[in-house]
Amino acid sequence: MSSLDQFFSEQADRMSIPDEDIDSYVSRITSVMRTRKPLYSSALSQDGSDQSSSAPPPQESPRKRRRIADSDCQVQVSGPSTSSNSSESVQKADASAVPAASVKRKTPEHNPDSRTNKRLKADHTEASHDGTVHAPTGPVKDNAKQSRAQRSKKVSLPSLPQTELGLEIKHAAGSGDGNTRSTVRVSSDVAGAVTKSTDVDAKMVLQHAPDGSLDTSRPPITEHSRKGQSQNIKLIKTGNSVTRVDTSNVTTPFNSAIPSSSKIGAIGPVNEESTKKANPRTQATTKKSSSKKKSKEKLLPEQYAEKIMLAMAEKDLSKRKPETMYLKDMRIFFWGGDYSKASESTMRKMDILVDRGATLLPTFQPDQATHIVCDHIVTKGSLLAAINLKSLADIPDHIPTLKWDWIRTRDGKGRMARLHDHAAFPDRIHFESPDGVLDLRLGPREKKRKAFLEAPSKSEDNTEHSKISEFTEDKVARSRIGSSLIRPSDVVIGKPGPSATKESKSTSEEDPLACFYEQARAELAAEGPRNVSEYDSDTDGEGVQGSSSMVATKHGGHEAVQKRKFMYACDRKGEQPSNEICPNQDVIDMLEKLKQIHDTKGTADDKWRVLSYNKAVRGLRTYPKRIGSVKEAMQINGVGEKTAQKIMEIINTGALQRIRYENTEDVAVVTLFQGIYGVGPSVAHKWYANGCRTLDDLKNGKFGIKLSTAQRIGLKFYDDINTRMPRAEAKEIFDLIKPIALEIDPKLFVEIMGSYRRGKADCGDIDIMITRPTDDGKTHVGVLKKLLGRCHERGIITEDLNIPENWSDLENMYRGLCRRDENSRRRRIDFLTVPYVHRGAALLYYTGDDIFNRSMRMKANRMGYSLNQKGLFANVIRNPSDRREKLDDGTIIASATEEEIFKKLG
DNA sequence: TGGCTGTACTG
DNA sequence: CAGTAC
DNA sequence: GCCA
Repeated sequence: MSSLDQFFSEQADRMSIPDEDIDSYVSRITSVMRTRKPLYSSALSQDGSDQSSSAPPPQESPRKRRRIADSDCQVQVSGPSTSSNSSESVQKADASAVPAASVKRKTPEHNPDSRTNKRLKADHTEASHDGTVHAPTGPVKDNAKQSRAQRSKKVSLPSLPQTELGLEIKHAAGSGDGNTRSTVRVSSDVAGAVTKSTDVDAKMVLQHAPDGSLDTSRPPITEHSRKGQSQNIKLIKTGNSVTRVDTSNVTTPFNSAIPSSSKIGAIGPVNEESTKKANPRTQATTKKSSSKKKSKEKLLPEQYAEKIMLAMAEKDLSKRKPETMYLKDMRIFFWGGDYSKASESTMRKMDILVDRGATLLPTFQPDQATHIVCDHIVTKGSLLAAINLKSLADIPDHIPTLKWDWIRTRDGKGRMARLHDHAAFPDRIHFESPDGVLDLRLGPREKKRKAFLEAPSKSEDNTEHSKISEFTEDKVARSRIGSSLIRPSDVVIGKPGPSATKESKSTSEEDPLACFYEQARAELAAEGPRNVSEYDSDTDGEGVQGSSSMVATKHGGHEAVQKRKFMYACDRKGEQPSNEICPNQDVIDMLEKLKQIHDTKGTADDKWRVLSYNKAVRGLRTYPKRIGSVKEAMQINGVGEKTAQKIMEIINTGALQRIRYENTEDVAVVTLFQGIYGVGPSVAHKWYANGCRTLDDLKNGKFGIKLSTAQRIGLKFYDDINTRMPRAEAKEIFDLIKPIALEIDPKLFVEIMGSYRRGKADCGDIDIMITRPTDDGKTHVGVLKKLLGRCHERGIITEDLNIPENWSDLENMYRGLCRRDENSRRRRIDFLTVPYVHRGAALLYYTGDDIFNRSMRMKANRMGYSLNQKGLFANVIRNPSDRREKLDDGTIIASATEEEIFKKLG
């Protein structure tokens, strides 16, 4: 128990932390802890970064003017000719620039092309200071053939990571109904204290072994059914402590492609023995972790929660200022997404909750909890597993599910932000009514479904559309992020007032365009080439609009105005096709997770697997009933034998062994890193192999990590970028920008695309297309640059991620960050300029979604056409040996309007 | 067994 | 050119 | 991993 004592004294220190900014607290602590133990923690919020700069990343020298922001992310869009006024944007040179010695510049002639003048290159630290920086990562990727060949002789896996957990949970097999119960025991004195201090149900008992770890035995693999009602303590996942598992299918871990000498500090699936000697750092790590085995570090999240609640109970709270205890009346279940052991991040966050006076519930108990707070990397499925419920709708209505950042929202007066702005999941959002009572606007699925089916129809097949919309959930969740793992949406549906119940039906009913897309998409998804004559009837409404007649005047021309209004009719109609209704939701969640695991591997093979899983999931979503057999599963479009078997495993056992096995630290960390804009599998793995585990590692340039400019920004605004915005905010920002554009040239054609145009209730980014009729001989050339300059001046656009190659092209592409106002989050924004004649194809393409695009293009191909964002081409001659090589671009047959293209494609 | 959308920017 | 993003 |  001496470790406990130690813990208490440390805890006392923590508790005396002044009521400072929570994130800097987390950041500070984490970075301190970091030196002791290379555990990963989840993202730190952007504002916490600045203090912990023990080793600041290499900074470019101040005299170098950069287009892309320095660490302060203030940007100059300036070109010599325009927007010189934008140079007033502050560009703080970071005084803490790295010692010059460690910075070597790339020789300019290395990149002699025209871009040299425009793009100021980031300095490259060819850092050789510890030799790790540029360690080649080995054959990260083979060509397809080779890897295919390798695939057949499956590389044997590194030995499974032994659980380092000092404790596991003792499961008592439940009765034959499939219920499994687990009990955690604690020595009685502790249990008593816990109960006393936390009101935790006394049924919970933990049993500590003498060294502080817990007595364990393996649970039966059969796993929990989720039916279990909650009188007892919930099951506890034992994470990656895995027993033998069928590994025949397991993809070779990515880092097996990395020379072992560079597997610095790899803790996960790497065989420790083999690397122990390789490198002093590894040795240190190994030693540390083994010496820690005994100490308090290896705790389940809930055990940590208990500990700190215990510690808290012993503290004299009377001297605490009450206003620092602003969570006082809350009984919070916090879920950090870590099953096996509490990560640094989780522990720190739990500390904060307790420190602020919350009662932290070690396990979720519906009758106890007042709030559920999720770390932002948490998926719906993960939370549901943690609280042992089947669906979000099973959570009692009075308990809001919130994102961690809600905790930080206390203002000067101690008021917290509104719950609905920080909902952890888009399908479960609480609004507070004036009397302070929680109001779950997005009610249980039953309600939704009803509203759905009873919705009055505008056209005879409207019901059909509704159904479609319900299923065609935008597949936005970038696969690499793994739909929700890092991307809990922050959604506000509609207006809190009148539209409480109807969000799911609006698009189909009232936005023909969205309807059109849904229909087209669903159809393409379902059948590929098939008679699509409905398109015509459906398109009629706006199909009349021809390119020639569309003369843009000051306000876009008469017809254009009509069309605008027409399309904007979808404004404010929050629409989120609910995918909750699917009877196979649990299967989908699992497959998504598996997909995400493959996505972190980053090999070509896995890339295609990801594609397949996407297709399978899409098929599953539209499948109306619970799947009963492998055969049945295989009927579903996109589901083959392998997936079908997995589906049945999920249905029968509630889990996938594959996931248990592969869900290791590297997956979690790589997933975390891949959430950074500009970081894909390759870079993420490189960093992991170099020893990075947390975002702070990256921020501080540990392990010789260098960030590209875009990555630096992506890291700084990690949370913002990975949070979707309410539809209304997208509109507000667009309404801010459009007038600025028209100010520059009133004849511009400015359109918002992307998920907004598709009628989504929440948007991941804002896509704006700019073009201009050429009938008076002028074009939109130069507009984008001017526009960006003005947006920068007004603080709408705050950072540039990448800028067009050539401002004088008719076709330009810009990516950056913007915000509605000073108090808003950063949002991703894209601008695209296209030749006027291509606007239809461009609109089509950028309105997406990607599934839709793929199908469209595939269809075009089959019909002998070629479709891209410029238009639909006929007579494309392709190289017979390599179909991708076009020998002849063919003739453009459609491009100006979407309808034109649709008609040609049938 | 080969293909799986097609393009642009970064470094 | 590889990697990333859309 | 699925499909033609």
